[in-house]
Amino acid sequence: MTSVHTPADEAEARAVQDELRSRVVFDEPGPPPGQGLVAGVDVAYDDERDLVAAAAVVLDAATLDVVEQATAVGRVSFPYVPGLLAFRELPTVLAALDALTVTPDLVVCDGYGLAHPRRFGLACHLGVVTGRPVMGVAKNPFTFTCAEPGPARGDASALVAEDGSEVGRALRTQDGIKPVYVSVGHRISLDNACAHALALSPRFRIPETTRHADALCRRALRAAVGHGASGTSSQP
DNA sequence: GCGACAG
DNA sequence: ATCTTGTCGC
Repeated sequence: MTSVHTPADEAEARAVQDELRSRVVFDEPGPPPGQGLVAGVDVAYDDERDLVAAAAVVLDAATLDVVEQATAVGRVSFPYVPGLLAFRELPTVLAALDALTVTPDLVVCDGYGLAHPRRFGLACHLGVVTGRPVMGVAKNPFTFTCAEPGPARGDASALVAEDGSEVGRALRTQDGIKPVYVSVGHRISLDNACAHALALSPRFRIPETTRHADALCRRALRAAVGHGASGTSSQP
């Protein structure tokens, strides 16, 4: 049962990031696309009731069929601060992942990994905490810049930070559709992460993993609010 | 100093 | 993230 410490303030959160950042592994290629188990994780909030629901959905990478899924509901323990998203989302995401009976070969986050102001986005954080391969797929370029990738599915361009380093890639997953932004989290290469993102998006812009997790966490949140239940709490 | 800024 | 109808399209 893994967990994420909830900092008392932003300064402590940044200190935690600095401490964990050195443990990210970037020199492993990661699991091959199209085989094994890939999990998608996402969360939904109810600020009124201070609730957060997380979902973890495991897909068979070859068929994209759902193999298993789990949810967890907890209380929001950290405010939304750009750059510190992990502290808001991961406690409940970990609870959902812990509820799975299978261990996915790769986890896909809705957000960034290395492409982060402090080079330690939630995908890196989740990777270090679980020790498992993790990558991030975001819907916006955040603070980074990139050239417009080619128009065809599979076309990509470098996502560049202020210092000129490539921190991720803008990847077109569907012809003529706005690209997604891929970055590595832990124990996977950028090339392989892009290959996975493409394999997971045969029909829509967003990877099937994220689409399933998004739908499930919203359902879990509605159920929690509707029944006033707390589900598998991330903070007992 | 102020604003922008993954979800 | 979330607030939100009808509408366009497969």
